[in-house]
Amino acid sequence: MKTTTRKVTTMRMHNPPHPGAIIKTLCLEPLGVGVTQAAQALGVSRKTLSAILNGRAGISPEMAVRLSIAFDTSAESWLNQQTQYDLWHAEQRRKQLRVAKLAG
Amino acid sequence: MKTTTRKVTTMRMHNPPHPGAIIKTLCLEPLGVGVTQAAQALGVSRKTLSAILNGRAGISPEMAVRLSIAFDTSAESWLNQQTQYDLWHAEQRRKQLRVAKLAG
DNA sequence: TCAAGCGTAACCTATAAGGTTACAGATTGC
DNA sequence: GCAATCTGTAACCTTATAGGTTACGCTTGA
Repeated sequence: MKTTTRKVTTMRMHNPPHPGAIIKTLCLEPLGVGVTQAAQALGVSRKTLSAILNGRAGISPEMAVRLSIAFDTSAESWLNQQTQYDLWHAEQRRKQLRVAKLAG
Repeated sequence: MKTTTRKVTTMRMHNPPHPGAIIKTLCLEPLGVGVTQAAQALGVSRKTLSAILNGRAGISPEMAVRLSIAFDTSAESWLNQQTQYDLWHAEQRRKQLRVAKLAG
């Protein structure tokens, strides 16, 4: 079987899950809390939370703070997860960008 | 003289500079590169870069990748700086948010 | 069966990034 | 002095996204 060696340095490798999946499995399910109840606690609409949970919306800075309050977690960690997710998708288009080097 | 003790754990303390200031002082100035030239290299309009440098726009994921190419840096670091900046401002409104605790 | 929970479509607003064009103020070279 | 250049920015456009409300259809449990 043939294998291919690929560059690793600038690659993130594992398509990071959208943060919504983490909210669902690490926050809602362990507490037995549903979408409706969680949305009420967070102070957002059920639609807004549902969109996040299903990867159709990102975690805004304000939402990160809301999550940190409701689940006693770090707002920074939620926002960092979103950043990693966004960055991975942006890196997928790296080769399409026409950018000239100024240093390096 | 009287002093006041304040909570530190969840506080970021030093109003983080917007990433544009860092681009200017750490990338453009050392290279002697102007806004016009840098914008051309990055493949964006002069207006777009000027807005970032002067704190009137944030660094998008795509822009982070552009910066990483032009200045041979890490896209992640640029995006993390933006995240810290955004988070600090979101934290300033933490008390205004009506959120119920679900854990903790 | 019926209520509750969930996903989501349709429609609205507000904000943000990005573009082009154009103008005014500085700087610099001739 | 004068012209060229660089810069900030306003005006105006498009696109995308977060967030809201309302409403619909599906599933599931009492």
